[in-house]
Amino acid sequence: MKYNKDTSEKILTAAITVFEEKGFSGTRMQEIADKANINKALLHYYYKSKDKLFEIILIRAIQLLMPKLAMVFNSEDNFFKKIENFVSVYIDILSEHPHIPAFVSHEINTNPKRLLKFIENSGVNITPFIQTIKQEIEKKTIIDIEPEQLIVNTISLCIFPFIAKPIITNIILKDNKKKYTEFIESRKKEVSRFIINAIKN
Amino acid sequence: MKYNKDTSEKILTAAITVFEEKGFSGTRMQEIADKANINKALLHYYYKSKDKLFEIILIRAIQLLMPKLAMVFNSEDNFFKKIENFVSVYIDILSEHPHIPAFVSHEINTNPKRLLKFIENSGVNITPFIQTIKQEIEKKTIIDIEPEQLIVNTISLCIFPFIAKPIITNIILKDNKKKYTEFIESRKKEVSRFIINAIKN
DNA sequence: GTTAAATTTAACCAAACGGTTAAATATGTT
DNA sequence: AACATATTTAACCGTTTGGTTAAATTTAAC
Repeated sequence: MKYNKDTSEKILTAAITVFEEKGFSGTRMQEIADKANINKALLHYYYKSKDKLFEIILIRAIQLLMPKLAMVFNSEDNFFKKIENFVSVYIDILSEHPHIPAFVSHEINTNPKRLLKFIENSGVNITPFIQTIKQEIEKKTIIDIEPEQLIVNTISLCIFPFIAKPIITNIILKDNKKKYTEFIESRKKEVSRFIINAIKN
Repeated sequence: MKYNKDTSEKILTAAITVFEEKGFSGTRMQEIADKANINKALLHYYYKSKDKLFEIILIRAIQLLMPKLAMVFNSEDNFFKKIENFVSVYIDILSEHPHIPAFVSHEINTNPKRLLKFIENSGVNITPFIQTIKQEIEKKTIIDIEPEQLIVNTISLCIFPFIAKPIITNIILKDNKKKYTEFIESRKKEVSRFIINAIKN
């Protein structure tokens, strides 16, 4: 029993596309097979079940995200530089993999326990983030803010604009010449500026 | 052909709960009927189809949100007060109707055109917001920021924490004694403070 | 008690779906 | 050409699902 790596990846790519649009339950395996230009039997040869396929994509998404984010925050940079890098990395990863927010938000509603398990299995540990923020508060670099609120704010500012792409494109940028991709690209600087302005002492 | 208002609302409430958890395609009509303690035939007597039911819920969600938000921004308050009220109203509505983010994010992925149509039909018009922000920039009340970025930031900070509830509860607040509801309640002041600090001149 | 109307029952239907199977075919390697 | 392997075909399966229907039952109002 052998596998062709190209075929394996082609199926994954197709699955990402269809799952992103239709959600898990709304996606048929035949659709994925069509998208990947294979037959359904081969799909089942390569991936045991629909559930398994979805899970593999989800785990990959999480493992794309978490280590890089931790790495940024463990660097020797000063705090504001860390925020800039965190935001930049986060937006870059999401720009390159815009399916991640859709998968995560679907999973949050339908299968929160599974999602939390995968996130925990990814090794994410926010305690160092919290400690760092507390230190900066003590040093008076930043204002007194609950660390968890700052973390939630930062993540919200990075991720939600990807979720809201159609709304941003068609409503918020309706009379603006700027395209969505430019808008997101400029957020790398804009979001970190916003956050730093909000918290600096 | 008559309807009982109580039964009608009972079905809607049940549908909101099941759709929120399972998503549109993952929800069976029999599940909604079970949740509402009725039989499936009555469900179809009251609501023509699964699609129709979902649509009614979605339209209601949007019509809950949009007029109140516009009203806040049309008030005679000063700009920072408007932001405070906007954030407060937004978070209150979402706290009272926590299903809205799940419905909206599902619809963004699976049916963006329909969602945009409903949002537009709600009468939302962000041009006054944009004009107001531009005026405040000219008056030097706030820093030079692209109005659309400020709008996206504000909405992100208000809505994403509702989407991310399980992550906030189980990961971010894991070692924090504060409960999710307290955390969200304190965001009313925290988010507006954050925004105002970020943009004030 | 009578009537009207809301609700339930019980059965049905066609279509769809994830998954399976064995044989046939195509592809790649030697 | 022979062989191994990846892929396809074509059919199948049991289950589930949204939606339907007519008759029976229950409930509410008078």
